[in-house]
Amino acid sequence: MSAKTNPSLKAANLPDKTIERLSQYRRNLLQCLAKGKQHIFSHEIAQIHHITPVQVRRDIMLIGYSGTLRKGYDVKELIELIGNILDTQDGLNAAVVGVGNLGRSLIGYFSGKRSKLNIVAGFDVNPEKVDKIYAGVHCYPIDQLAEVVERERISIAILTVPADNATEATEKLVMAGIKGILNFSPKPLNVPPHVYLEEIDMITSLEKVAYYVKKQSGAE
Amino acid sequence: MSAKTNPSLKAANLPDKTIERLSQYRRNLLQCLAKGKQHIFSHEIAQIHHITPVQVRRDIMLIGYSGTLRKGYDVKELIELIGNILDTQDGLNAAVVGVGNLGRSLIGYFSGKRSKLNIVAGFDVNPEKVDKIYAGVHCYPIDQLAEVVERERISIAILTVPADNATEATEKLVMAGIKGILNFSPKPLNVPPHVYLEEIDMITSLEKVAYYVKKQSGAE
DNA sequence: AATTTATTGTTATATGATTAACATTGTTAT
DNA sequence: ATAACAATGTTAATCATATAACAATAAATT
Ligand SMILES: NC(=O)c1ccc[n+]([C@@H]2O[C@H](COP(=O)([O-])OP(=O)(O)OC[C@H]3O[C@@H](n4cnc5c(N)ncnc54)[C@H](O)[C@@H]3O)[C@@H](O)[C@H]2O)c1
Ligand SMILES: NC(=O)c1ccc[n+]([C@@H]2O[C@H](COP(=O)([O-])OP(=O)(O)OC[C@H]3O[C@@H](n4cnc5c(N)ncnc54)[C@H](O)[C@@H]3O)[C@@H](O)[C@H]2O)c1
Repeated sequence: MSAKTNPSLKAANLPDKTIERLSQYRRNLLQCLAKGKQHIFSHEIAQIHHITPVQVRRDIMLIGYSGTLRKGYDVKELIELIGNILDTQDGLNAAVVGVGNLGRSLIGYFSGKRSKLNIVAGFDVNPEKVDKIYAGVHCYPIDQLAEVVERERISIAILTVPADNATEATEKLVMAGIKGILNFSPKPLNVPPHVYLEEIDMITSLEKVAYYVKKQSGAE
Repeated sequence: MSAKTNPSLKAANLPDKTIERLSQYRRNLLQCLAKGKQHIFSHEIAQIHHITPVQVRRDIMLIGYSGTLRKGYDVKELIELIGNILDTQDGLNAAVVGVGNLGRSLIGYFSGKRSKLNIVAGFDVNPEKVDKIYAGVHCYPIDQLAEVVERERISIAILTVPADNATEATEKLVMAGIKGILNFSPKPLNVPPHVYLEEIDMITSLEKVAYYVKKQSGAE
């Protein structure tokens, strides 16, 4: 067994932040590869992401990969190994729940772009949206959630319903067997431990910017 | 000087995570108030956000507020105090840079909804978008950035241009005197230390969900 | 009045993440 | 050959955050 490509035991429990960075490294490594760059140093990766080279080497160490001294890391191999960690063999299917302004924007952005993560359905309560196609994605009535989730093997929900409907929608998602939720609504959600929940809270992010702007301007 | 409402020295350096939670507490406290609830216990706040009561009390301690024993915190006072920390007296103005699908969605969502944080302009390079109004917000040509930023006292930019244009757009924003950037593009940006940068990386968030779903399903 | 209880406020500890220090080792230069 | 160098890989220290422990106390109960 080659030490070079064996995440095995260690990779079993990677730090959360390392996972985030791996996703980001990969995006930029793909660009490097497209430009014909075959090897890359830790300090180059670090520069792209505005972090320290040590951080990069540590992350790479944790996934059980080794670079070559004086030559750096093999871009292609590294991309592949990150893929082994982040992706499943056959890819996962996702659905957008709440095909409103944000939901449609997300469908347009993600649909058909990635081989290992595909948006295969939308769901909405609004009859005007139901059974229409958005960027190639069929919008189903929410009543058919369980049925379509099973048929289309959907494991991830992107939740973009109004805050007031988020709790109710989440319950349905859990019941339907969804395994992970990316929540865009500004409502704290409660899910059982076997469902992974990730939140994107744009309001808080914006208020945070405002706070630091205020702070920096030394005011009040 | 009342100890009850004096963040003074301590509040000068609140932990980043506390800032995030304060923003979230406030949102839900406002709802409580709307429902007529005048006092609230730390464990109630905790329950809403799925965190521990200790965490809540610690955050509240850090901002220099005190509750009443056996009665909890005064909802209105707490909201006000959080406002003192997060908001500026006169509010801050923001602009959406890149009035595409996501940018328009954000304009529609935020514009006119908040008194202390207002989207007052959009900017784009596309002549078809320039000088149109989106949800009451005027879209200016990007060439007028510096001028409009000064005139409208814009200190925050919400960056929603394509990844390939993000670096260039950021330089313009910094030049124009923007103080904080909320970046939605999946491109690592470089800003001088006096500009605060907050990133929302939806791709990474989604890949993270996929990773944990994969992990939980015990696969591969 | 004394005791119990429910709650806050604070200090101390543990956990997690980053950064620093340093040990290792091919490669290049002398 | 030997020394210097430029990189990686790992262990140790620091820093940030969350949790646990507990001290304080007003209110309720006896
Ligand atoms: N639009 C933004 O840019 C933005 C920014 C920050 C946060 N958000 C949050 O994202 C969410 C969506 O925002 P939006 O602007 O797209 O709202 P929207 O009103 O445009 O869309 C919401 C959609 O959800 C559907 N819906 C309602 N209840 C449902 C249910 N139970 N099941 C399925 N579908 C249901 C509605 O019919 C509608 O199509 C909200 O929670 C909002 O707070 C949006
Ligand atoms: N749409 C989504 O849901 C989504 C999801 C994840 C990430 N993102 C990111 O958000 C950004 C915007 O996505 P989108 O789908 O809205 O793209 P879009 O193409 O719909 O909009 C981009 C807008 O930016 C304008 N633009 C280009 N260069 C500019 C410049 N230099 N200055 C000002 N304006 C400029 C374009 O004219 C266009 O109107 C992208 O970086 C994308 O990667 C979007």
